[in-house]
Amino acid sequence: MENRKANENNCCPPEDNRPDLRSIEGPEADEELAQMLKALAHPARVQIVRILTRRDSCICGEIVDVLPLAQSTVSQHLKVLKEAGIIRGEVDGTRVGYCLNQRALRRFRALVAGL
Amino acid sequence: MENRKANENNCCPPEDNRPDLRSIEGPEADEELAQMLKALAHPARVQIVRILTRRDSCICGEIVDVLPLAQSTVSQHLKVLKEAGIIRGEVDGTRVGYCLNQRALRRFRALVAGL
DNA sequence: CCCGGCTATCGTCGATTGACGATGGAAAAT
DNA sequence: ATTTTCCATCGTCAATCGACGATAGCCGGG
Repeated sequence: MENRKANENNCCPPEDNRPDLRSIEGPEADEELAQMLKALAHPARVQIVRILTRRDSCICGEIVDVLPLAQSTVSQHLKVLKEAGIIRGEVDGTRVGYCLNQRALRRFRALVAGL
Repeated sequence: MENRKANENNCCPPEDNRPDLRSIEGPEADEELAQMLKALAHPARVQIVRILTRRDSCICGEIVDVLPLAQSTVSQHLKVLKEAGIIRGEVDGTRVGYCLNQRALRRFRALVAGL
């Protein structure tokens, strides 16, 4: 039995859970969608999201250990995901814990579902 | 009233509607997902999919007219989408009609939903 | 048969991506 | 205080992308 709840992240500040009122289509939505697609369009970044899904949160070093890539490369991929709003990072001393931004992921799924 | 049905394409041969038995996760799914994400990760290609969604099918020239891009560029984008299996093209004389591959799109949505 | 419209492909060029090692900086450990 | 650990950033290089014009191929109409 796990002591985590489905709607909580265990490493980052609580999320904004207000509903997303933005439209699912139109020029802005197209741009937004393309941007998120681009951020995810790399096997390593898909894997990172998968890892965070399983672990619920994860420090950077663990991801580096799992992926067959140099530390700097992983850091670069994390940056791409973070800038797209898909993940969030929380500094904890010398470590950095990353977790999914569930709100952004919901938005992404909604945009894809609208295709 | 339209004479088209939601589950039919009006330009391409009938689709294979058998359920997709492939897994939604794992290394192969990651690669497959990253490939589809990459194919869609461009504003012009998102727009093309949107156009095909609205029109149900569309000849190449119409897409060229709508997008602010050269004909050769649009053709290139169509090729990317086609190679990823997201759209299908049917030659009709001197024209080529494109339509969505709903089966592939369903697969894509399922993969994204599994993130 | 040649011509004109429609589409795909080729070649090119600048911009972006993705990989790496090296370096830097901040906090923890000694 | 020094060293160690962890992570981000920088610089570089090859590879890929995305845009375009030019060109080739194909089919239908005249």
